Amino acid sequence: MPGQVQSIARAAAILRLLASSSGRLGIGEIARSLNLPKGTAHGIIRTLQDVGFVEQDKTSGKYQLGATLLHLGTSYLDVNELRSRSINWADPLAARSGEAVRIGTLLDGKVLVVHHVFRPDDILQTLDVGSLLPPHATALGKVLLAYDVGAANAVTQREPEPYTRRTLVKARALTRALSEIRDNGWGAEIGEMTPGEAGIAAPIRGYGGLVVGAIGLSGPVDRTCDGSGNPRPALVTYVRDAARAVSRDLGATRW
Amino acid sequence: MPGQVQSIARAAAILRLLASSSGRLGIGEIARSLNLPKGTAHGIIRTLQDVGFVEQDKTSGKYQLGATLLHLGTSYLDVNELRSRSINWADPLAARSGEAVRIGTLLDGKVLVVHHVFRPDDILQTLDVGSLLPPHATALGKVLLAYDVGAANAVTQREPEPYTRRTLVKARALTRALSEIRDNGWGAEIGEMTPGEAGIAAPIRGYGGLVVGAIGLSGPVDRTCDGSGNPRPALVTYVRDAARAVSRDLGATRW
DNA sequence: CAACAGTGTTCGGCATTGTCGACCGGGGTT
DNA sequence: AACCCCGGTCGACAATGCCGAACACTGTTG
Repeated sequence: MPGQVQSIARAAAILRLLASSSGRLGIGEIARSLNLPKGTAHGIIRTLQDVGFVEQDKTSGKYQLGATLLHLGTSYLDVNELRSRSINWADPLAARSGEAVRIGTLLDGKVLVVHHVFRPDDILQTLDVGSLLPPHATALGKVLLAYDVGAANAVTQREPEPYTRRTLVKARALTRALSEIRDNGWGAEIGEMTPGEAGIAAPIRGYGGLVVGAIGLSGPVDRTCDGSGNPRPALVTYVRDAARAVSRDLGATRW
Repeated sequence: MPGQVQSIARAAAILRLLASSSGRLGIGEIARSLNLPKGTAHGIIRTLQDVGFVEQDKTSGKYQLGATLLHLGTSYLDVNELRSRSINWADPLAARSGEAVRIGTLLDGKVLVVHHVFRPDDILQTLDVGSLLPPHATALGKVLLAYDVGAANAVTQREPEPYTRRTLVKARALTRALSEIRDNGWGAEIGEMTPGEAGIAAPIRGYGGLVVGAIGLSGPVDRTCDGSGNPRPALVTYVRDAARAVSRDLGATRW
């Protein structure tokens, strides 16, 4: 594959940088971070500003992401197969289980949330479509890792961040959990991200049987798990049924 | 202001094109639409693909927007002043009024929705943060146009699309409505976008008193309007109060 | 079955293009 | 008032990416 277009790659790097470091950035900081001459960085940013991908704060002169990106990002949702197919099944799952439902896919080794249905009884929740979740501490993430050896290796390579006392950080514990998920066909997370919260997820397969995403629910431990601390079998069945239904919609015939 | 970086501007045009024509596009179609040689378009798209801004459908070879854009887009929301300041006031407004609340700003002469609170009693609504609404047929849009002469002129220039029988399409009717909004300090829309639905909105002012956005609610006519077909005064007050509160948060002292 | 009309992709020469570093102008701070 | 850092500008040089033709492939058509 021949080389990339330099300026576009640089522009993308700038956008990524602006996204990661939340808040505004000056042109000097940007140029320094990416080892670019100030003039060059300025030229790129000027263009990005003209097309609306970045905006400049009048008073401080610093730059931030632009509104056009928001529109482009949500336009992606309209096209996304995984999301459009799964919407029809996410609502019933949320209704049957009474918990919040999320659908995610792997992006750069993290979990990108492409759909989110609020828990039916509570409307004051923040929508996190578009946000990135840690793969090792969420049910969605562990399921996705279980079927993507490359990403799994990348995560186990260096010890991931512990969120709670129960977060799996050791490579052995994690690989073991992933293997278990492959055997069962579903995965769970209990208090590994937030104490008292648990999640259950199952893989979504696309055409050819390849895992392209995961669907799962999450809620308080005392509602999602039974007395012995295991995920409620009924909820597991709901989740697996939903995953299977979406997979069928996506054309995963061999299943 | 010196010229733009050609390749970046072209890349942005491609992304815009992919966003507007929902669905996948072949490289030939893209090149033709933008009057680019096929080879050039391919080079740009290849790099866009490398950075994750576009994805290629393996079977058909066609291109679509990529997942990275979704993340960038939502990252924008975290930075956006208007949104972060208004969230605290949108929820109470939705609770007090019992209707769905949206906050929008002008982007390319259309209304970009930056925040959306569902109607409290109904959870099965589609979230439309990031989508673009027609400016001439929504309460949010008309308020924004009322305080942006440039955008208003652009809209009245050529007759906009009529959605219902009540949609204002004539330039005279529209400019008159905008002038009325300026006099009142708030605006409404009754069945101009969807029959039986109405909306009420008020401008949000930023630092220096400049209008930077609008906040409004929308719901069925029989709930949002009184017997004589006018917006319920109580709801109008709620909306204006919310708009004022957000404006104060944004630093619009002179108010 | 072969010619065709599409597709996405590659390649190399030419010159357009964007990069680069030094140079402005202005706000803060010291 | 000297300084430092900011964002922005300019122009010369050459590296860069553009361009058009050629390629490999698929599905369709005569």
